[in-house]
Amino acid sequence: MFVVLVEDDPYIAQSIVAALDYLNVSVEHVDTAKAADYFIRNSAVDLCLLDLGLPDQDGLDLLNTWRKDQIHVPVLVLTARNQTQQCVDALNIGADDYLTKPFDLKELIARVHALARRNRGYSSNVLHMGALEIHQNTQQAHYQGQLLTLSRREYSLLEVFMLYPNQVLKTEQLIDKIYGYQDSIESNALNVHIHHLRQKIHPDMIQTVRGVGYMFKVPEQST
Amino acid sequence: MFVVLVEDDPYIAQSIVAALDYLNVSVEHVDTAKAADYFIRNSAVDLCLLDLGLPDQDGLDLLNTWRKDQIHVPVLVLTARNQTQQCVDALNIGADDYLTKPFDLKELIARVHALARRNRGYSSNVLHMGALEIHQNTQQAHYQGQLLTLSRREYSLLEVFMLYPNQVLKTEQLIDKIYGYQDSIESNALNVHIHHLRQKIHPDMIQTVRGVGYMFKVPEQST
DNA sequence: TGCAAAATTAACAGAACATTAAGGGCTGTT
DNA sequence: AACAGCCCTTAATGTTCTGTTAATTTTGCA
Repeated sequence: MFVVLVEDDPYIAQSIVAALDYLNVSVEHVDTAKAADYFIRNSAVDLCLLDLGLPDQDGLDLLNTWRKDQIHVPVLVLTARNQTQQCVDALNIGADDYLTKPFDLKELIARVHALARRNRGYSSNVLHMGALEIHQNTQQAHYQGQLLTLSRREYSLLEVFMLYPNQVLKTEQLIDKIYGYQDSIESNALNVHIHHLRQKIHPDMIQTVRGVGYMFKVPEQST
Repeated sequence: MFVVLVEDDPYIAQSIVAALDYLNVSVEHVDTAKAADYFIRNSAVDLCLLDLGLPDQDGLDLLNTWRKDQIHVPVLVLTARNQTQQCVDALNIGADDYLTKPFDLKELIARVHALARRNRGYSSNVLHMGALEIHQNTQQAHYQGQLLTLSRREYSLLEVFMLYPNQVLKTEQLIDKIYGYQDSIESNALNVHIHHLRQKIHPDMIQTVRGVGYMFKVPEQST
């Protein structure tokens, strides 16, 4: 998990970073709204811990901008005590939760976990392609509304194809995507999986490009 | 709506007050059983959020006294984690719902809404699903009219499934929901509970999604 | 036609899940 | 306080499903 901590008080920041390190969560600590904005827009951030009192911009403004730009990173707002109105505003703008300082680190950790899990679980990562549809978070695929029973490898293969449709994928590229860069296979396992996948979806969707690899092609008419 | 919040931890109290303010609910925050008792007996209270760990009296005693005195204010109990028995006791005494700390504010808000609605005469917290029916306030389940004898864990598992039917729930999500996101288990306890639950309801209702988790599925015809 | 690449098929090994049984803790009762 | 009973967890074992391999057949191209 990758967390961006936006906090200008170095002592508070340090203790939060330590707590998250302890959880083996990668943390990027920034102390300005500008830097925070950069990370949110350019990295795969799973969670943002946002202090509202920043030197260069109001945290609520920043959050507002993100939500307007359709950036739905889960945000946990950190506020000073007795700033109830701020909390309410934050929730209105689209924060997912908040904590008031000084807070218990255990509480923070619990909330971080909760938000991370929640987001991983429920965000709908659905890809469509003709009559095909895959749910990335649950690793399920539907063809013409019917649930396909795909094994793990078959699913990853289909996922790669759906991510790069209508283009030729080299054999080694496919292997890299499915097995990771370290594992390797000594056989024609890929061919076998291709074969199984073809049996489960329409066979013509996967075209073989002799000497190179495969291409995933979707019939024109549908969306 | 007028809510009495009985909570001695000032930080927790503050965030709840803020959350309820956000709903335009009037909140009276007290931190002792004595003060809570005063408000309940002398004001038109619509809902009581009751923390069980109070300095001057056990929350359960307090609740018990109210119910004996025919005071039927809806009570939502707030307990510390891992105090499941407390929750069960509270429900037995006559609490209407409970939440374990630390809880998600959105969840709190949802429950407050639900209780407010219920008190106005609308839906009780009974969930139906085909021939299955669970009563969230008594933690009882019926299948085809027959009362099922489910243990605590079996019930929670079934409740989670009924709250999220027809969708894949990952193993870790299930564990989170059943154990809270702090506890962890080192074994296949979840599998065992799944197995027991399957024996008590129709086995096909719980489908395993290999490598991911489980899905609760209800036969087509019913709703 | 011959060769290389891919498809097909079947078998084995290992992983994931199901099942079962035993031990310990908690609850309620006597 | 001791006992009994239930429930939860753990761990060992059984079963089913998957992934890889390799042997064999088919296809495409020179």
